[in-house]
Amino acid sequence: MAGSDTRRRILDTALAAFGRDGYAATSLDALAAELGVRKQTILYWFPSKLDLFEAVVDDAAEGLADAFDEAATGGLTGLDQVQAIVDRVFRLAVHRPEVLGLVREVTRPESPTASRLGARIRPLYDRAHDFLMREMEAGRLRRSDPAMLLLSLYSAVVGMVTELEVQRAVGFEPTLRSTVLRRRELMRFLRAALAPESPAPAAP
Amino acid sequence: MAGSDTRRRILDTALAAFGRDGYAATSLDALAAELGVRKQTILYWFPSKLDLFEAVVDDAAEGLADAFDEAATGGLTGLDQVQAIVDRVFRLAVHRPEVLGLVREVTRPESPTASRLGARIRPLYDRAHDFLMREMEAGRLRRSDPAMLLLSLYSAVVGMVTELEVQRAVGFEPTLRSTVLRRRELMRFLRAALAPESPAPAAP
DNA sequence: GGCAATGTCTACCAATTGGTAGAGAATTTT
DNA sequence: AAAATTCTCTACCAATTGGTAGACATTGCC
Repeated sequence: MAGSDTRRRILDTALAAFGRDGYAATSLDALAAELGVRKQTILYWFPSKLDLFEAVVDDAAEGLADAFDEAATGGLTGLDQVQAIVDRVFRLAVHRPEVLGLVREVTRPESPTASRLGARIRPLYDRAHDFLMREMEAGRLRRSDPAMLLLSLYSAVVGMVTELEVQRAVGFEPTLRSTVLRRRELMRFLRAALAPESPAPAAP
Repeated sequence: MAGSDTRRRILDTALAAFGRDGYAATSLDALAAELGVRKQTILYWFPSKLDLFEAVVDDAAEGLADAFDEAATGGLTGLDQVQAIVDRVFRLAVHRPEVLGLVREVTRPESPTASRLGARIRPLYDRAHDFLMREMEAGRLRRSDPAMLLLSLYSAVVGMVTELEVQRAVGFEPTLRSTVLRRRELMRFLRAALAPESPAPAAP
């Protein structure tokens, strides 16, 4: 039973490492050292480094899907629903930046697993797409290309959270306060871009 | 004289490789093979792999600065100037996606050169920041946090161009036409978010 | 207690890595 | 033409990489 705990710990630590340093820069030896275990223990649970990586990707996709589901079960509509989801993803990203680092890693053109995460995320994407379509039809969101809009949302959130180092390099140190402010600014930005031209119909 | 041509070729090929595959996944041997040359030739021009990487980063930053300069010398104001710059960066990114890949690589938290690109980009950032401030004061752009706005612009463009694989995985194959459409959508998105509440004063 | 399964380890290994030493052309300088 | 400089090469090397083989311990089952 201690075994499956080891497996869990390997997945978590590997997610952090792959997300932080990337696949190539993460060695099994280093990973094992961080876990306080031998490399062969990792290879016992996952037959190869690539297998481990794929398991990590699957695991992360699952976590992402859960976050979405959690935010999407409030029965919200229009901007409020968008805000709830962005908020949720933002929170996840702040708490576990490695997840987004992993997304970045896996979306590299040469990545052998680019399609893997894609396939795992696909259902979420479809749901989001349908939702946006519906809300635009209903006049609760400004009309535009939903696919494009999703990409914008994605890159806005990913960019904001993972580019902390850019911000540092450019001169402002991210603090809790600045993070909160940034999220608020993001929301204003989104609302400005998404609000329908005519005032949204008030909820009954 | 043929030598400095070699140096140039190494820089270009290395930029492509680092941007595509990342620093760790790019071996000097592979790079040399791609160049039709021996690894030791690379090490003759650049004393170590890290030195090469830093030279590549400097080179890329220079190219980026040139692109900005080119777009900023038209004497435009407000949304038009923003659009010109975004347009220019977008074009650069489509033609040489490796540059943005490199940016992504260098903004990794663990990157030993995160501050390097930052320092190189800093002047550009300051100029852009000042410009936005000025335009907001003048009422030609919607008032918001310029730093935040720059991050949004950055991540919107970077995200859109470098996440081609995400798009593929999600099911639409990027074509020239779709790229054009995407840029147009990006512009609409930006205009919606940046246009001042009251109509901008018409040019005299 | 014996036994099989599970889990972690030690001991290796072949391949690849970034890097050194220095030979041998080619080109420029004198 | 001789000498010096510039450039690319062959020949190695120590360290690290992902991975294999199998010993050793621990646990649950009969």
